[in-house]
Amino acid sequence: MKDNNVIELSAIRTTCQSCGLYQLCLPMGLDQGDMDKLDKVIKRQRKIERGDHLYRMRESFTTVYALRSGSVKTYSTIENGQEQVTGFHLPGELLGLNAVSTKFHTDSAIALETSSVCEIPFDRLENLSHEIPSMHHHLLHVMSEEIQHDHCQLMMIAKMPAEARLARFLLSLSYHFSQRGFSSTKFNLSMSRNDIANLLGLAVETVSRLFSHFQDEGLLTVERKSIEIHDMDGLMNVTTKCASHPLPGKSPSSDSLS
Amino acid sequence: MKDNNVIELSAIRTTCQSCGLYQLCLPMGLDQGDMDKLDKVIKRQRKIERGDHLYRMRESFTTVYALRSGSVKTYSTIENGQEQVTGFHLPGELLGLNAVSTKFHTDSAIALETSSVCEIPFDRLENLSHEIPSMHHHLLHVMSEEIQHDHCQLMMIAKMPAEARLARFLLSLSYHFSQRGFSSTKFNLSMSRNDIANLLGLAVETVSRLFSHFQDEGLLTVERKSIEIHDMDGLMNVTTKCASHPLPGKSPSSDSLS
DNA sequence: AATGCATCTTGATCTGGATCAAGATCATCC
DNA sequence: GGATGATCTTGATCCAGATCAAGATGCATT
Repeated sequence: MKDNNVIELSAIRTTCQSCGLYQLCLPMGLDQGDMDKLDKVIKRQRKIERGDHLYRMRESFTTVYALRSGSVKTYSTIENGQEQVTGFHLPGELLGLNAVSTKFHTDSAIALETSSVCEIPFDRLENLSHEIPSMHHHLLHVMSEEIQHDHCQLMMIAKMPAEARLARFLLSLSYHFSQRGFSSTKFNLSMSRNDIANLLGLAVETVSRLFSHFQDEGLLTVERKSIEIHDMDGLMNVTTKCASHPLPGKSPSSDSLS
Repeated sequence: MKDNNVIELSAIRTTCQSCGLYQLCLPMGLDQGDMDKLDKVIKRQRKIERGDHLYRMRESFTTVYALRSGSVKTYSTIENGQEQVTGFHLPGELLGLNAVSTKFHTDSAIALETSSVCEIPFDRLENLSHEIPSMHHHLLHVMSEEIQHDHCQLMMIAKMPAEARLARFLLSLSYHFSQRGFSSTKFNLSMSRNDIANLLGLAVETVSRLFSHFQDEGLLTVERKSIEIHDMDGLMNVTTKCASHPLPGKSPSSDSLS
């Protein structure tokens, strides 16, 4: 990291190619010429503050958003006002595509912290992907990933006990941070306990208790939003001790696992 | 059209256009010329028996399947051998697309009864969709629907009590049958209680008890695989009694059963 | 028709995690 | 700084639904 101000200013009119995320993001795998075409369509760097919505459920779908920095929560609200959190999103992710079939959004996206996004009008993106086969493929790719992710989530909620869900959630976060060049062991949670509980199909109290419990076990240190993982393998063990061996007293944490 | 045999034989080499499902299936919204192109790519009417797999988890992804008749269960198996049912599928649905990102299947698809499918090599389908913009759009459409469906499923398992889940499942089945020209009140379940329980994140015993309970309440009659719904509104009340969610109401948007 | 096996039902118990309750900690605003 | 309200933690209870157990029913196979 060099000097923040200089980088941010120049980035505004910069190309996808110069964006640190381009390997994770929409232009993944595009050649120079195609990337230029994409660059012409993208509206770069809209800044959004914590609590701002990228889009809301039922709004008409016109734009997809590439998250550039910060983090975003997607959720849908049910008739009775309850909300279901469907995911947390980190830089490089594409948001909004799941509205293709309905033409209006079926979920809402809200910034969890100050963030920035690139906006891509969907009709132009579609036109572009008629010219650029790999772009077309990439859109399918992104959606396919989301489906697979949702299936994991489903399995998790349907079959895994609370502690395994939270452990898995933390490991997933850790992985995604490391993928983006951040520490995999020390990071901040931008979402509330409530949001985590909601995503995992648990009560807030349960999440809170589990954090304390993990800390007592020496797996991690948690203080408010800040997490430091001390025993990655131990956490992994927690995720796999679903319905496997029925061992009443839990084994003395740090040991085994390859 | 004179005699049944003749019709069936001719159907084998018939076009998408003559297929009763074409409005639900891949060629949805294509014009004559484009449909002809599609027809050239499709391998029609492969017959599969109950218990046959369309594809298995980890197999390489080459083909998408359009279900023509019968019904199919998709599921993935977890490390410890447990299985998670991700959906039941009826004629007109497209299967396998979620493997685009990995290039190998992350779930398995197995016939619940004698069924038939049309096979479409994915690379040819992709090429075709470079020529046919609306085909490209349709693929995105189908995947977007699946994501929306999965989000509903998530919400259901995370937030709704057991009886609401089963009621919603039955109503969804009913809706999808009626959409395909079958009775919405009297139908057969091609899947086992176990599969239903698995999809809904419940124990078999719970599903069994709920069926009995619904019957005692006069909402429906159930005998083994056969269901007759007597009080559709009553069933809907069950789904809204606790946590509520919009049912597959008007547009033929959300496909795939919940 | 008898055998064996899988699926389904029903009842009796047990428990993971929800809910209720009460503080503690933090953030914001005056 | 002090007040107010949100968020988070911890403890005590409760219950929906899992698990355990035992039949009942159906269905292949011989």
